[in-house]
Amino acid sequence: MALKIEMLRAFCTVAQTGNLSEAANRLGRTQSAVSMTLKQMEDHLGKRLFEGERKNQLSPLGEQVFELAQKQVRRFDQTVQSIELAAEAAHGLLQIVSVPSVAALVFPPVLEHMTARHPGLKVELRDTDTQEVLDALAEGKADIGIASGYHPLNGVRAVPLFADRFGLVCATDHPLHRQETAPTIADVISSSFVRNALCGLIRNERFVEASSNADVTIHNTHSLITMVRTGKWVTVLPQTVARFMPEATAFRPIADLPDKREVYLYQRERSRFAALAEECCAFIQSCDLSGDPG
Amino acid sequence: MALKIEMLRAFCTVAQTGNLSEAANRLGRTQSAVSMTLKQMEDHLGKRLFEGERKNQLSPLGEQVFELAQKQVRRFDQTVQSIELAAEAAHGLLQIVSVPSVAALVFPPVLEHMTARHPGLKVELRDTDTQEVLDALAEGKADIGIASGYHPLNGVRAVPLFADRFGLVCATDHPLHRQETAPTIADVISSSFVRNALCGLIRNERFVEASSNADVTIHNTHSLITMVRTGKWVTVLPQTVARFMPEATAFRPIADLPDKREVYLYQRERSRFAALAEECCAFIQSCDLSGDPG
DNA sequence: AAAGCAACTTCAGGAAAGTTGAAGAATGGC
DNA sequence: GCCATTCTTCAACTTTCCTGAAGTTGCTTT
Repeated sequence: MALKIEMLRAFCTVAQTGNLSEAANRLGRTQSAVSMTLKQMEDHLGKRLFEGERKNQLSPLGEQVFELAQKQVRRFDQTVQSIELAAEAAHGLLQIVSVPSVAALVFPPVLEHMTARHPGLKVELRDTDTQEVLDALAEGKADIGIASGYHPLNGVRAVPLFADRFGLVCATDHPLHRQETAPTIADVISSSFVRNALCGLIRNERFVEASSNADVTIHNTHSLITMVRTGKWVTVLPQTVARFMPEATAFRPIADLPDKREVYLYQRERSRFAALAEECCAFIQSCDLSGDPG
Repeated sequence: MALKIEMLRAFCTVAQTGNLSEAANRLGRTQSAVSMTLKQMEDHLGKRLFEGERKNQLSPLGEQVFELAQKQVRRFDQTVQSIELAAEAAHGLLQIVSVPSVAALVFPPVLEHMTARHPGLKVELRDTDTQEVLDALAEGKADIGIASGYHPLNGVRAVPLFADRFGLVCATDHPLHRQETAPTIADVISSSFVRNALCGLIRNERFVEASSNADVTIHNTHSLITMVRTGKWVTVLPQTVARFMPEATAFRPIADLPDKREVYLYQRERSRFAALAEECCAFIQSCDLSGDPG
């Protein structure tokens, strides 16, 4: 039998839980059903997906399949959700996807503005990384996207939204915040520097080189803030992101790092409720988002 | 009943063919099976997907669902193919995705080099647009990718491969080729200019503005070449792409358009046959790809 | 207007796939 | 060596899916 979504889903669940009964539980099936599904899958592929007698160790092939399957399952579920959402929304639907840092800034006013003006309008807001924002636009899962950098995409209009200077983020009592002269790249890197996902956007050669052997990289913003608040660690972020940092942290430009993060607003050209998307984009552009009007 | 892949597939086929019997035929089902599947889907969503009595006109919702569903089905089939390929490949598997223009340049030597050195190695080569190259890398469907521009991606290493100047492509007997002085942006745009997908990579403000109201855009390279060969139309392409143009066409730098297309080599950091990917990347980098060593 | 036609829907029965609980086999901790 | 845990296998059962035949619907022919 051919591979099916439910087969992939079962496999992923087992791979994650590491045992059949727990997986069966999560899937709402019996253990034996899951066992048989898995056997079908292995038979079909002609190779084992697990090593050893139990299901707690993936084979190399299993690892690879797991990665593929998991992405596929997630994507499928998301598509289903999108389709169902689209079907429910009779009076209009606006799907907006953004990188988290801008989402926090944009979603509240957008939501207020659009729902007030359009009773019955359904709005879906989602935040993920730039890559997925672009995916969502390309696949028709989003009408409007906000992401870092310029990425030409068929059928999607891109306009610059704002630019945002990178700078040091550290605790207010950190030496680099207290010192009089603006810190340099060397200063920052030689402190206990934590890389983060947004650092990847900096093309500045000296920074790239200096930060390439940073020991710690944190992707989750919340954890990042926690680290910085201890006063022991510092990081580099765009200024608007730093706006959402708590009291005891501060943002400071870095003397020899003039780089900015360029944030673009993406808009699908063909969408079911084009007028709504148009209105929403106009509103987003009318907001003053830049924390750094220079 | 919940939405299933086979349901989406049936819907897409009907949407494409515009009638049930032809769709049933392609799906290897009877007409009535397809009819029932479609009914299930409409019942589930609570809305009609087609308008009128026949299945040849999608409703607005249908249009939207079609777009989502088709992408999902394609993606699913591709994932299945990847999984099956991975299972078959016992002695190594190398999945390489590239934008078409570089694919033509890179695939032949890579294939020769790698298969000669590794008997039993399976190689998968695919060409698509930059967006899908990045998707494939992000989803684990490719070990190595070649795409235009720099796009930071988690777990994927990016190194510049070569840069490639944009220039005029026209028939050899076109006035812009014959004239002594190098053509300018204004010259090119005021000729019968055909935009193409790669033009989107040019950030030069004057070019962007000038080309924004071009009447014709062609995405397919073959059609593009045909147009240029007539001698009536001209286009703008990177030099290496122009290398594959037939005899009667020529490439010429544009005086006030110094822009280059930057091509990057992407490499997944974790993959089942990491050593192979490593070797392959090294080989690709050792090739002299730039047609323009300046 | 009756017959013909093409596209689609509905229906009942049967085939295929998926599910279950119980019984059996393998493994590892104690 | 025994027991608990985990997984596989089996036969019966349920659900889902598919088919072929009959029934609608609306348009075209004569």
